[in-house]
Amino acid sequence: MATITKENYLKALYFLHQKSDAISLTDLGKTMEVSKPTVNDMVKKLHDRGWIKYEKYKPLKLTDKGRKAAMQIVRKHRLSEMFLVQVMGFGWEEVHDIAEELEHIKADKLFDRMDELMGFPSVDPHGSPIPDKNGNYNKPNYKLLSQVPENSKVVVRALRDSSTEFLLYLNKKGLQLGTEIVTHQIEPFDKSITVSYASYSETTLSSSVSNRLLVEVV
Amino acid sequence: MATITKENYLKALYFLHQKSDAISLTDLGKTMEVSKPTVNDMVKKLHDRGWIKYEKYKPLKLTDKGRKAAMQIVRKHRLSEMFLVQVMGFGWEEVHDIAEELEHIKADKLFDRMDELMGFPSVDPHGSPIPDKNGNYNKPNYKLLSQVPENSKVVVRALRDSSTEFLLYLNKKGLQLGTEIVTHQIEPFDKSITVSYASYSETTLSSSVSNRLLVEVV
DNA sequence: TTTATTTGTTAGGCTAGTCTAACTTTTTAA
DNA sequence: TTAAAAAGTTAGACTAGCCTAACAAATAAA
Ligand SMILES: [Mn+2]
Ligand SMILES: [Mn+2]
Ligand SMILES: [Mn+2]
Ligand SMILES: [Mn+2]
Repeated sequence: MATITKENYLKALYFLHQKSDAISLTDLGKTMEVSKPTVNDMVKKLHDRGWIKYEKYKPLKLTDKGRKAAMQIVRKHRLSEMFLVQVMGFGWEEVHDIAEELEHIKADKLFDRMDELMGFPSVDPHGSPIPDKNGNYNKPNYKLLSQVPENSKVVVRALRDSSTEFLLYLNKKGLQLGTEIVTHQIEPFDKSITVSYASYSETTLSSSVSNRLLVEVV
Repeated sequence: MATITKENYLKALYFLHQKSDAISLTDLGKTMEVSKPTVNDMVKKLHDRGWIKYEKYKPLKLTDKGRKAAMQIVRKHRLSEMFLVQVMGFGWEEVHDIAEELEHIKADKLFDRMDELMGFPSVDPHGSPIPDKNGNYNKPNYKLLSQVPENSKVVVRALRDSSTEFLLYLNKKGLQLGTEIVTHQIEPFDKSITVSYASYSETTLSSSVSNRLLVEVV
């Protein structure tokens, strides 16, 4: 397929597409932490290979082919994370960095075997969907905990941020995927929310936290 | 540590050292499948980093530091192979190529966890020793099946060749690590050997095969 | 609707890793 | 012990991926 560098550009483009349909060179440069001339050069190469649509001074778009290529890397990343947690016993806060390396392994049979061994999981340890071999996945429409009304019962289904810092915070608070939460009051001043769940009969989560938790209303 | 390319040069140097104490630039070039100027350049870089002893027109030698670095890669390779077989259910003929990729993963905790999960195995699926974190391992002195006298009882302990072709041959013949073999006659003409073991009460192995099987006399 | 700011491009240069062609040393065989 | 062969080196060039400095185009502000 591509070099590790090009795979990382594709992945970055895929994630930038979640925010907007058209991507600026500058944004891609910021994400990849490289200069504008560097990204400009690279963009021409990605275009030559048919992964992106590119015209001088126009915004970038992944082609279908590019999106599919990106999804394969995301698939490998998420399968790896799930495998590291489920089979190898790592904590959900430890796996991202290892998966950043594993996602570039070419041997497809490694990932197919992981998949099979785990019984074809549909989400990774952080609740993000695992694309299938054709790059398809179903995007369930969860709500942010911050958008749920008072006195609702919800279940934590996914995270909008999988940084180690946030995951360690969740560990400390005893919050996991599947945790059932009941919302009480929302403080109008700072939008903090009082909730109860298994570990806590009454505790407050800041809006910064409730904005990162994706929940299903039950 | 090093780039993937440099890691592969170090590994090649380590394996060439098993044959001779001093390595020629030409041999290293052949192993790495690169031209002499390429290897000449690289050798200077490896020397600058203290991994090899190098003087113009003199043969190459790994330094202690270089040998240790090489052993870490071998360790990662063999742990990976063993993990792929024992935990993931791959056949011993499938794992080498995957391990060639996995050995370059930087995340040490991945390999430490594999090691732990398997109970600190001392050999890989082909009977090659797995170095510990300091690069040490014990080199048992097995005999080649071709060197064992007639009417001996031996156990297959390791392979001198782990190529897919040879492994597939062994699969077909029902030969594995641990197989107990009794030797009968050695044909003087071509040094082929008649043996019996679990799958066969009487079968002949060519010298090409008996030269690749490392056995322990019991 | 000019001017200022942001965004994108070009030119030129650097390292890592590779090559071929040509040359020099060392080794081997006459 | 000299000539041929092999091994090693140098010079110059190429791609991938990165950079800074300088400039051009597009967009936003005045
Ligand atoms: Mn991740
Ligand atoms: Mn994840
Ligand atoms: Mn191997
Ligand atoms: Mn092996």
